[in-house]
Amino acid sequence: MNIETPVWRQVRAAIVAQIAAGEFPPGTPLPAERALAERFSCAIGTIRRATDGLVAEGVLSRQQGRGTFVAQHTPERLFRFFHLRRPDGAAELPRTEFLDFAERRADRTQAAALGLELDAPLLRARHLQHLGGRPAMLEKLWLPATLFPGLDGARFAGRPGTVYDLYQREFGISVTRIDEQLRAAIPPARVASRLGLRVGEPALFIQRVAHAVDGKPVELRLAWADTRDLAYFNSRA
Amino acid sequence: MNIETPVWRQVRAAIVAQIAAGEFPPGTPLPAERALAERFSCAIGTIRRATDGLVAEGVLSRQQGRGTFVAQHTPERLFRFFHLRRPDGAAELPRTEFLDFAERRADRTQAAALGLELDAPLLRARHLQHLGGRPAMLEKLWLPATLFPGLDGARFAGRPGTVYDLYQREFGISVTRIDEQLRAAIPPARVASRLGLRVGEPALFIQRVAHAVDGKPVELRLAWADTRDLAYFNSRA
DNA sequence: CCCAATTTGTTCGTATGTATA
DNA sequence: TTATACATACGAACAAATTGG
Repeated sequence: MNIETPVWRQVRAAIVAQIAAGEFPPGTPLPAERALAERFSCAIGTIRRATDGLVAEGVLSRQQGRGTFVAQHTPERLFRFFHLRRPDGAAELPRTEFLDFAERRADRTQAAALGLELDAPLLRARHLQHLGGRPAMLEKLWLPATLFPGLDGARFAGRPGTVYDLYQREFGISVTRIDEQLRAAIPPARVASRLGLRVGEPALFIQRVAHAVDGKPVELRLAWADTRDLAYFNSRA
Repeated sequence: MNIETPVWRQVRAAIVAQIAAGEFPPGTPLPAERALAERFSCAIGTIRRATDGLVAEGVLSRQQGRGTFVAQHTPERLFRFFHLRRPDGAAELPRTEFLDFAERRADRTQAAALGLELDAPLLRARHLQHLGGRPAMLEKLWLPATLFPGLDGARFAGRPGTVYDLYQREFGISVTRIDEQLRAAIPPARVASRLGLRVGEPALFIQRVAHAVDGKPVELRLAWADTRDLAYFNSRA
């Protein structure tokens, strides 16, 4: 921080911190702009300036006449982070088939990706995403166990919505940013058979780290996607 | 447009139109905020509201004490659209090896992607991108000939900077958005040999449509990337 | 159904600080 | 030093959408 951090940045940081701390669970309204202006002893315009960026990032959602809400992982919001679609670009929700759940310890790579110590306790889950009734993507997830106390296979598999939904509702962790690396490669035989690929057929390998509101990494995900009839969509402005 | 479009949207649209029309070439400053406020008969805050989004998109760049400038395709800006990097994420500028240039006519797919009629005149270029001294990506580009009058192989190959630089400086076309589809596939033998891949080794296939400030498609690009030692980076907030 | 209260959306105008030429 | 331009901040007013009586 500088000697003179702008007020709107201070306010923004304070709001983010409160959301990250779970004081405003997803779906709940923030105090009204006037109330926030009073609490932070600043003008309404400064409050708007502070929240503008969060709205753009999808952390908050403003509705005229209703209020400003902490965003939830609605299906619509999911597509910010789900990039696999049919070539015509039609957005379709994947069906998730749970495979297994286990406790592990972080190896060198996992620890580095998640900002943890070597051998830190991890939770690992595997599942298979289906699109159009066919297997499309095989995913392996690692979570820092300390961030998800009490999470087990039953709760993981029995969740009603998406994975990020679960993180948010049950553990107050809102995924707001993901960093991905993509490669083309030949998947191992076991992966290929899950995806219905012949031996030697390539697939898209995706390595993802998901970050919470405060920027801390909360999930490492490795995935193999069958891109014979699907494509990974990316759009940048 | 609604019956009542907000002033800031009108101002934004007007500025975009003027940039797209080449009235403010890249690198030149926009009129000062006060001047714009007078020209559009509105408050200075409304001007800022109008330009805020354009700054966020990278169309404009504001510098305190200097002015607001129409963005140029600096190397830095290039990385918004160049996603291939070494796994450690180090950003390195590619070296471009020109291959060939030709005049073509749009087939069904190309016409659809570029919003043109069938058989519309196109310009096609091919080049090879090198990273770390090794071939990394083989690209094929198609441009609507009408948008690039007088462009030939010599001018294309002899340009000083990047391709998007050329579009901008010579033809007033600023690429501000790209839509991409990625797939893993086995490249044709000719492509594989260019990239130093053995037969049957997979590569990342990238299909890109680039759009100008006004949203119109201006380039179709098909590329094969060698992702054995490189990865396609994507980050979303 | 209408009304009133609440909340965000838009716009205005002003003042002061800070970076640049 | 001076003038210019953007950055920040304030406060006010009215419009538009929503909600509850």
